[in-house]
Amino acid sequence: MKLATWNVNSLNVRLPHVLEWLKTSPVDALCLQELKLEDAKFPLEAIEDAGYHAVFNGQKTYNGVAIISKSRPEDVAKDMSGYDDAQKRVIAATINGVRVVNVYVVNGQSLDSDKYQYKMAWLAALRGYMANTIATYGDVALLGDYNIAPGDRDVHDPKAWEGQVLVSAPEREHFQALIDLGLTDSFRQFDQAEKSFTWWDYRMNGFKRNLGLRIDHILLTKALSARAVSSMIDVEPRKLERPSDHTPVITEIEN
DNA sequence: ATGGCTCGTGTAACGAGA
Repeated sequence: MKLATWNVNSLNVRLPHVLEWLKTSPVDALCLQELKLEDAKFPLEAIEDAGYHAVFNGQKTYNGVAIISKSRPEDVAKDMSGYDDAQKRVIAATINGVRVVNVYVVNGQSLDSDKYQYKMAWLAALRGYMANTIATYGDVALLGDYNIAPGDRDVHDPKAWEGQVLVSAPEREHFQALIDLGLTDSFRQFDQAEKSFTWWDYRMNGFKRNLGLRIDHILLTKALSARAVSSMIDVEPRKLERPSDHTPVITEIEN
């Protein structure tokens, strides 16, 4: 099965890109982040007309996550149970026997921001939520926009970014804490080109100059990672008119 | 130089993103 994640930065604007991408890159589950629309405005018909199911957890203007899947999603859960959060950043469902967890991790803005404190607390909650999820379901895939570049090779200019939000040591420790639950960064299971990124700033011709970060990830529990056969970043959607600033990541798992 | 684009809101200019 193929699992993918894509921060679309407004599903209103990006719906044509998503539908076109699904045609050329059919996947079993596509996790979307930053829908920026409330559930009543989710384009369910268009996605169903394309032959997919969708479950979603949206809010107006900010955040919002969805799972689009070929087979019917089972046991859908929104938000992290036990963690009170007004922001819609989590949705999970079981698809073909795999527990798919889709997260839009807090950005954090800057290390001296209240939002960074929120990010730290949120990531601590995610660790607990994932520990429970793994204990309950076994085979778990954690996909999403983590807003963390795990290592310096995931940053176009590590010196320029040193200590900044998205790369700071406390954020990387939170990423490692997820790995320590028994998860594997599926992208790094395979040989990859140097300077492989999933996000580029809209400004300063960031994409053309490949001034990017790898902050979107697909983590797999051990048995799933043992079945992974490929993982890749698809930069093509970033070349379109009015692209998202993020681009999809896909991991394939053999049955 | 703390900007640079893009989005939603709402119909000007600002907050947020990363």
